Amino acid sequence: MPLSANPNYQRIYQVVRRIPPGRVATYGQVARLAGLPGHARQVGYALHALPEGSDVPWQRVINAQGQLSLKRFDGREIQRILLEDEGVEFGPGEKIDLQAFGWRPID
DNA sequence: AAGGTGACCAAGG
DNA sequence: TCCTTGGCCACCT
Repeated sequence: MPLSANPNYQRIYQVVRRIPPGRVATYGQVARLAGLPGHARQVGYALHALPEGSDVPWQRVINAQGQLSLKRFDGREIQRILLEDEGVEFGPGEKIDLQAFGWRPID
């Protein structure tokens, strides 16, 4: 049984699928919306366990400081390209303005 | 099976 | 603004 089949992970994926293109959400925010408040780290695990080519827009999840949290440099590069292609802009310090690009699930 | 690790976070200095 | 600390807890040795 793949880790990505974990019920909690599935709930997390469902939330991430609702983030529209060109917007981003934080790990903590996704955890809250998935009914797992305070479990931001688990969101990171869930995305890490994602199989290649899934329909989950993992690139739209960033940390609460507005920065990319992937450890590997090449992973961050890929995420940055994907987000820029959607219109998300990076400011000084490789930071995304959450006021401008943060997802507000009021839609 | 006990201890380390990490795609986190909020608060302080 | 940048760095450290403590809390967090599932996952992996």
